[in-house]
Amino acid sequence: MALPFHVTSHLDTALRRAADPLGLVARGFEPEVRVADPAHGDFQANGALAFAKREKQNPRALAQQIVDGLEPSLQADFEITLAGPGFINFRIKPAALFAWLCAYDTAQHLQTGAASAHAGQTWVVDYSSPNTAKQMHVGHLRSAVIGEALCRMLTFTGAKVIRDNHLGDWGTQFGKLIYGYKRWADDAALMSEPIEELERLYKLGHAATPDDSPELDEARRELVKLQNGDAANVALWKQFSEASLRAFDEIYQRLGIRFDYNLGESFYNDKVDRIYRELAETGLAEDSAGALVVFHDEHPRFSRNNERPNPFMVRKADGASGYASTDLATALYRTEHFKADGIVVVTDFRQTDHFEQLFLTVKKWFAAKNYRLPELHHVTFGAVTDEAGKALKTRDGGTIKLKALLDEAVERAFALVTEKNPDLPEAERRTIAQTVGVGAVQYADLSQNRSSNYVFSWEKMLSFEGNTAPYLLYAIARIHSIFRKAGVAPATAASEAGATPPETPTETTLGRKLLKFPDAVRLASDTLRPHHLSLYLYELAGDYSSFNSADKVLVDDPALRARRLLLCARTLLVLETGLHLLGLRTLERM
RNA sequence: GGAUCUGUAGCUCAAUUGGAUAGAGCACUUGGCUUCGAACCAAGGGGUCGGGGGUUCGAGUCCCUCCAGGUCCA
Repeated sequence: MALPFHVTSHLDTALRRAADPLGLVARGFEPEVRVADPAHGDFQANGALAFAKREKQNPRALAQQIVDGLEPSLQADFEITLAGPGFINFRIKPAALFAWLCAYDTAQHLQTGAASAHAGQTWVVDYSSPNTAKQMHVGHLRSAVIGEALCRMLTFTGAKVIRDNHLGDWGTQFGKLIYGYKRWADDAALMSEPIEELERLYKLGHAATPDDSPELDEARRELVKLQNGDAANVALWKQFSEASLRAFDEIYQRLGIRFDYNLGESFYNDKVDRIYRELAETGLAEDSAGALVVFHDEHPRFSRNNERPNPFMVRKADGASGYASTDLATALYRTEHFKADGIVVVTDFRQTDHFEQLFLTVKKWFAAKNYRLPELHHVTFGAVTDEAGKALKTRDGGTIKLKALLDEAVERAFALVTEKNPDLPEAERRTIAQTVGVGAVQYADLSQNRSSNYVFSWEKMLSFEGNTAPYLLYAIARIHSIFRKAGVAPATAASEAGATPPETPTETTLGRKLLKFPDAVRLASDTLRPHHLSLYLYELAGDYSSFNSADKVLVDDPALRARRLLLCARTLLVLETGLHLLGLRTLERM
């Protein structure tokens, strides 16, 4: 009988059961089971230390008492030892590890094991969200890549995920754009390179409408016409949005992203009146010099008593709606229409204050109206800067376009695959280059803690050595190569007759690493930080590479061969599943 | 000015959220392909975790205070 998929949960339950008769659970004992340094064991429980400290007991003696109360079956599966001031270490025994490796043998079984975390829940993930009529640049990469990884991890852990691209498709910039369009539009360019042309027209429109000029008044009139539903301007605006979406989709396809909805700011344009009404009616919002604002007095930063008040501005004094009102309407729509249990918004850290105020307001408003409140998460990430810590610019002053970055990555990958494997047909080398190049760019983002600022360098984004996508893809390609040579499909190695528990040091290290996949997924999805999964996969690929060098798989001894093929099959399964969770594609040959 | 985030090896980053001897990659030095793919593996040097103080069995992580930088709000 194999251990459960989540071994840490299993140990947690067992430790609680042992601690309960001692009266510890009633007094707040938490086992605190974690993945351990392999030198100490596979898992460790630290809970006795914190508890003994609170209760002024001897931690080591307490840990011993708990261990004495553990069920005998646990002793059969693990070597259990005490260490230091009261750590309880668990080292899995070979037979138990083998049974676990045999049991979780397909992507479906892995997902079933992982799906308890968000089972039955609906999550709306708001990510990418570029402004229409502008090209995406490298700054837009993080939201798209991190958001997609989160979507896949949430799906894997049981949630129904709704991908919503909250486009910046409404605002004052359209006045200047229409102004420029009506004077200088180049229809041919609009057909062939629509976003580049729209950017050109916006720049011309902006330059031609300086402050306090009659030209600016004209641009404002264009905006008002659009907002009032003028047929010609609305048609133009639609044309701009559709052209933008088509261009975005090219990028999204390369990144493996497909949105379920593109509900941009314009979609909520007619939904803000209800927000004004309900916030006023519940007494949350108040009039302040003609504007409608919400204070949060319990937070010094957002209190009316702040020296410089910083209220949540729901409606400006001139009557215009801003991000606050559309974002409130968005939260309501996602709750009512999508029945969201969780909402995740992925943006850079500069919007922290805005979302803190937004969520505070939503919580009070929903409570007052008795609306069900979903979990609200603002997933932030650091800025993309150059080596000097400044916002990223290329030499000519423009930002690096996302399209150009991906093209460059693919080009370099093509050169490399051509150098390494000149005999592969060109078409296949092109396909490989797409996967390797784009994967390297995605992985460069996903392998780093999203909170840190992102120092952009071509060298780093396009590095193919070390903790990079190509390293992981290479491990996968080598495993596929072994199965090709063995003449069996990886899936059939699941039931490879005659396989036995891992024996050599490299086999054992690899097998024990595989056991921690559930913890890596859980940690990454609980914290909404994909880099925890990236790091795990990198370490797993490293353990595989060591095993691959030390232990030959295709040997004559059938038992040895079966044992190692089983490890290859499981490593392949976890690496492919894990990389797909991060949003990367994988290869059988590279 | 207020708020907020960041500071770890020469460089780029980790550290399971208070746990055991702070780990990787790049770069550098050395060794390994007649053996399943060397885009690899094995080994080595490199650290006052920005400075100082505090909390405790235990601090890169928490609290205070300086220093440097990013960002937001006027």
